[in-house]
Amino acid sequence: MRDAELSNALLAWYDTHGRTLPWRVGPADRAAGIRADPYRVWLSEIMLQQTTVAAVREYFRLFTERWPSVEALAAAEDGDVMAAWAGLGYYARARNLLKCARVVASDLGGVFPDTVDGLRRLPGIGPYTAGAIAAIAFDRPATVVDGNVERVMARLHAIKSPLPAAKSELTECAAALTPQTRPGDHAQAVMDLGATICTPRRPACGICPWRDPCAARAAGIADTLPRKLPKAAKPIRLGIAYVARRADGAWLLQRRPDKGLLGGMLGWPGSDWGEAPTPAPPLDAGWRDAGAEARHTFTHFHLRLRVEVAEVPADTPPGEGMFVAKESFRPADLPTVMRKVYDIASSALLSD
DNA sequence: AATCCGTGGTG
DNA sequence: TCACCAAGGAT
Repeated sequence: MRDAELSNALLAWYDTHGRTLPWRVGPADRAAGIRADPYRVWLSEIMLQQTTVAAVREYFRLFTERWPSVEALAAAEDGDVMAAWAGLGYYARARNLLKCARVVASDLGGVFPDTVDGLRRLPGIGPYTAGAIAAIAFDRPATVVDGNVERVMARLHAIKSPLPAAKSELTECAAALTPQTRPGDHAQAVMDLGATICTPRRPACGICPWRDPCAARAAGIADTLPRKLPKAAKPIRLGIAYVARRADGAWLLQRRPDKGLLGGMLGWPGSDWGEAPTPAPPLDAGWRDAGAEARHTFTHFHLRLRVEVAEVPADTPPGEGMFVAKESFRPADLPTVMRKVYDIASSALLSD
């Protein structure tokens, strides 16, 4: 089957079976020539980096409700955006989201670039996201390669060499398939195929629009592709978190530095995280063990945090941190590991 | 080029 | 319980 036929078959499938998503334009509007809002496409694509649709849905709804335009987002307070992003992970995305919004609002008149090269220059926008926005929002014939596309291409052509080395070959396959007509729908169609039919485990080959031309299906190896190099084992790191509650109910928190793990997010003061962490209480107090440890797994290590708690007088100075008033403190504003620490600490403090 | 950076679901 | 995985980018 020629590339053009493959693309046509996929588009026909997409017109019937493509997913309805909050940041997408539906088939009826699409037929009427209505295009997606570049701001919403950009926002969704940033949120979807290494993140599932299910996890993104509610965040996308909250963000677009609170900040309906790139100008509104650009005018937001850093802390508000970081708090709104809390729980979604990869917090550099949120920092770059704000940077990008401010560049677009201030330097580009609130208008997103409509080319891959223009988009690629913006913070937080790499090869995938630039192609996705160019294709989806502006119908540019960009080649879009994400994890779904890699998997679909590896199976369609039965490419057995493992990722990440196979990336360039998979990109060439995807480029050859990209049509000049409806490239935005094509890009979304390949990703939908990967998300709903050509899934990592137990692909539904029987109902796939590409079941006949698929080389991996013919060879009976679809569910073994793409091959990937084994990943390094995750080491275990230890640490201590300190949760101080002032007599008036305020909590002692710190803003983490912009660089590195959980950069820019709120967190509890604590020790370093390693094999033998050095205790580092943020202030003198009657610290006591909360009786449970917070366990959390990051991308490249497991963490076990011992939790220590203290009740401190109303006139306690905040030291390196800041006391956040009871009324303005929301556990949901914290990254997940810090929220786990809060859950343990609060039950220990309240059970006295 | 290899490493760093989150999280929640899944089998 | 645990390894693997999901719409990557920055350095």
